[in-house]
Amino acid sequence: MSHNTTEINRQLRKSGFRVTPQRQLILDAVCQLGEHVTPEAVYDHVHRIAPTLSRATVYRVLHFLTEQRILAMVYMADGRLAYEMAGPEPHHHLVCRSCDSLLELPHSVLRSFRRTMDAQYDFEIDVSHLSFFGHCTDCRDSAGA
Amino acid sequence: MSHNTTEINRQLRKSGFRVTPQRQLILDAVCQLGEHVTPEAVYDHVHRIAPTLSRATVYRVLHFLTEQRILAMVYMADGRLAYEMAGPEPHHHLVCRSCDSLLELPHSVLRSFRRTMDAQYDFEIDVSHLSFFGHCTDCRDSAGA
DNA sequence: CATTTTGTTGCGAAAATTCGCAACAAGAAA
DNA sequence: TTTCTTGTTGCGAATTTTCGCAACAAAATG
Repeated sequence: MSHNTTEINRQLRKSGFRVTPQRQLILDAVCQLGEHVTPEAVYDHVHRIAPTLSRATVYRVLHFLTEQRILAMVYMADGRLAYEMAGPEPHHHLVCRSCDSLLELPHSVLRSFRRTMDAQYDFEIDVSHLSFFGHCTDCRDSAGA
Repeated sequence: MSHNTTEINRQLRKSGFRVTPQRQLILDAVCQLGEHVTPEAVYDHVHRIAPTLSRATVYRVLHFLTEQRILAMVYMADGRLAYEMAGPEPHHHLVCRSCDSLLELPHSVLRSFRRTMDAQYDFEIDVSHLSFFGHCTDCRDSAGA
């Protein structure tokens, strides 16, 4: 797996949380399954390995790991939630409502916007992942709706 | 009610959709109930007036009116969806993950960011409503997590 | 006016997500 | 080690949201 397990474990322990087998399994699953992993996909994956692991736990752990900034929530075009690893250098998405295409947005593009929010509102935007919805080059002309 | 019913009705009819009593009731409900209206709140409200109106219809109509840009989807701090009228001048939210507080963000703040996306990526961001998550003044110091 | 077409709803079932609580297990303290 | 405290899980029930399909209703057509 590609995530730094020991580092993450230390981070969790330092905050007083526990590194349970369930949490490790779920984290590994998200890591393996790729970029936009649904709760159901996680459940299917881990349930094969640990049949007693419940759906409730999957939902709880995904939510928990997101709070800890280890995972990031991703809004998909159909409005559903997915998760992915929150890497050290975040990236963002431009999601086209018409063709569902994804454009990657480097984090640098958001720097100035974030600084503005910080300065004007004293609000620190969590930028592990952002999704912007709209219409891409190909669709913006034809999009009558 | 504060929304321009005739204008909206005309817009719907022009697109080949129908203005049904259910749709009017649900729209009125969102309008009356304020800024962050949950599907359940809408259902409670309209169900008193029209007891046969089903939950499925509430969900379908909310989704439909959002597609028509008459309503806007709002992501709340707990991750749940709410709806509100999509006024001509959109506004946005800074949502604090710690205390769940909401800061209103005038649309003007996003103008330059939007222009950049347009120029650099030829992508037209849909700005009927955006939510940014992070930590507010009061919480950003104490937030150890 | 009768007919056809198509958008919309209601219903009940299915699926997805959350909740409450007792049982469990890992650290801390004694 | 034993006890105590507290974070975490599993289970099943409750809640929320979606789905499929037949029935309905409103425009359009003949």
